[in-house]
Amino acid sequence: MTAAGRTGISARRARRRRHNHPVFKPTVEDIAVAAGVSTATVSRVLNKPDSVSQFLRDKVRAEVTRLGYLPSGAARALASNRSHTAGAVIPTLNNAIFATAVAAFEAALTNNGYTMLVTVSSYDHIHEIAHVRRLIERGVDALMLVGLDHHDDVWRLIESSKCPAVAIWGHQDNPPIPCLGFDNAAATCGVVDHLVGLGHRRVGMVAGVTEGNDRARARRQGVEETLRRHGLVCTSRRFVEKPYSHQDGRDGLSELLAHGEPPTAIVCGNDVLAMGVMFEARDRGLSIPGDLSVVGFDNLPITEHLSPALTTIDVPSAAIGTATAEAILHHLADGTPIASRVFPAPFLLRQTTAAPA
Amino acid sequence: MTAAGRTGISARRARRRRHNHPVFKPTVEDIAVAAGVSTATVSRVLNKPDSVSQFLRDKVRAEVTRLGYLPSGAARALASNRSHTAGAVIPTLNNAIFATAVAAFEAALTNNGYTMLVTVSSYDHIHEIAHVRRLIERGVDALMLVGLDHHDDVWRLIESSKCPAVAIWGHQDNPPIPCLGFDNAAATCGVVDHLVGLGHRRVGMVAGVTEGNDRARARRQGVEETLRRHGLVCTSRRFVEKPYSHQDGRDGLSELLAHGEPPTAIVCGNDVLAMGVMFEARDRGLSIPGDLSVVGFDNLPITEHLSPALTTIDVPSAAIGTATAEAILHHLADGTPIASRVFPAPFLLRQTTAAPA
DNA sequence: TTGAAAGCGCTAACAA
DNA sequence: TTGTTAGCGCTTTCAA
Repeated sequence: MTAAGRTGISARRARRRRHNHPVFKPTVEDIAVAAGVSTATVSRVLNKPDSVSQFLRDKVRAEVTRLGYLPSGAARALASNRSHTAGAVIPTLNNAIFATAVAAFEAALTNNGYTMLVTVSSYDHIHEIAHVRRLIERGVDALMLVGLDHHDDVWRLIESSKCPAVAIWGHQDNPPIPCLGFDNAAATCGVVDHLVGLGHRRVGMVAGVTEGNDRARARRQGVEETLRRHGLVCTSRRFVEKPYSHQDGRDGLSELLAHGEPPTAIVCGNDVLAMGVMFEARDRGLSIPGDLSVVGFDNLPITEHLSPALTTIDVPSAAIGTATAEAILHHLADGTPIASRVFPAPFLLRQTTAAPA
Repeated sequence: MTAAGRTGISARRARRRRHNHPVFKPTVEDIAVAAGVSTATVSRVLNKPDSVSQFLRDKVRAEVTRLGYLPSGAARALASNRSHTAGAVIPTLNNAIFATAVAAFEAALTNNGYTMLVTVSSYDHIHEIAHVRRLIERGVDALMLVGLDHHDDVWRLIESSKCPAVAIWGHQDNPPIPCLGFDNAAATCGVVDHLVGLGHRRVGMVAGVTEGNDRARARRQGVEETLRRHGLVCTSRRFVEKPYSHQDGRDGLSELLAHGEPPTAIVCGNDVLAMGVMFEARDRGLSIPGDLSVVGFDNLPITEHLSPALTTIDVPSAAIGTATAEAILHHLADGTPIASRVFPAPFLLRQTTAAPA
């Protein structure tokens, strides 16, 4: 170590000591001085300990704990161009199924030294642009989005920043970014096949809002196409779209029932809407599945406890969250490309469907 | 601008262009050169636009959009010692009530230019230490924790980093850090008063796990103390503690019913356990509230739709999340101290309680 | 109002 | 294996 170097360091520390007296936060330099090594060695002990001799490693580590050293993520990120954070942009946290996916995503990240930044888009494509921009500015090493319906600016931002991004929940051939999800359309397709097989000819749907939501759209299309394939009526009055609340489900049923020739079976865009339908049916004295068959989507934990237990589609939310994190982590570790993946979303036959009366 | 300065800048840009060819990410320097101003001016336009002349401001802004400039959060944070991020450490995201609070917290942060980092502690105090450390390393400007039960190391970390922290959900006199929550004990206290007023003498509880969880503990203590105050039996066999699932609620009821002189009313640590109790009662042919009174805690959206509708405590989760973010934001903006606050958690009398048979 | 320049704390070539 | 040193991209005095 040169005399100049030493002087520089002392000067710095002295200054810091004087200025920031209230909080003394040791830096690599402080550790280096205390352990009698260079800052490079301290950095090595922190990042690739195997490249440092046992002796110095222990010495440095001792000083790290003695001084309560905490590396500065900002400095680290700036110097290494890696923040060890990943971002998630989700439509809402008030949907248990997304919360579960996010939780699984976070768990896998945390286990690997990464931290998750999350922002909620509220299904608003315009706001989402700002969210994505902000996450990229924050330097996230990767991004998780929901679905493939996004504003052009979002794609541009991802493209120009070269930030690895993956879309979850959906499925599509040749997606612009890797996709880890399931086939929403195929799922509701199977539901309708089941219903028709039971003898239903008048099938309705309380769908989620499909505008700007490719998952909801796919679920609705699955129902429509299958109905047509079976040669059944598929008019718009058999379809209502509703946001995400139990009351919306109730309203949905009320509207469907308002027309002549009401449906004998109702496919729902998600379990919350399905439960709303069940509640409304109950209050109207309609028995399920006797008077009305109902099918949900998501397999929320509560649905199996309902009476009758809700027939639904099991969405592998935790598996998707975990797999997404792992794919990202691999990619970041050694460049492994992130591969799209289609998860099974099995039909769970329970007690809310039966042959029409 | 000196010739030396210009040369330095050109040299840098040229180097960057050559090296990172695949991704060209403009920096303040690029903007400065393009707009014919200094980097200081670019920085000013970005951070305190009013201190720059209209002319230069427009010029810089034009270049910013033209070149698609995104500031580097890491560099910003390193230079300014402010990351414009806040951290949240929560026990779980799979509890709708926490998810709601986190969502509200995030919304308020995002509206003010901040980004949220979240980690899930899984109710593990040891893991929580690492999570808090990591968030502080990431440079969060503030921290939100749940409750006041934390490992000493967590307090030490907060203390030595001087990172502003606030605890939510609980309530305590002279807390070590500001507390935005409600009186958990007072709430269950009111519940027991109600039940006793109805004539119940044998009151049981399916509590959440109280170990390391001050909220669950307060709720249990509220029940125990009130029972004693009324001179009623309060033995341990009237209390079971369970994790957070419907099945746990079912198991809780089964255990309570297994003893002679089973309770005629059951107070639950949360709505999920309460619903589990209701499901189990239904399957056993017990009518609610005829044979058994049940009270929950949280006021999950679904509870009002159940039949009978669940009597519960309304937890102001969104209000807490929002208020916490706002308090933090104020503090960060102008040093306003963060004040503890007790929110009302009103008793919601619905249909699951009645006089004992 | 604007610019020059010194860092913020760390990593990563490059040298030794 | 270890040290030297030049930045990473920005903010922020200090001068002008």
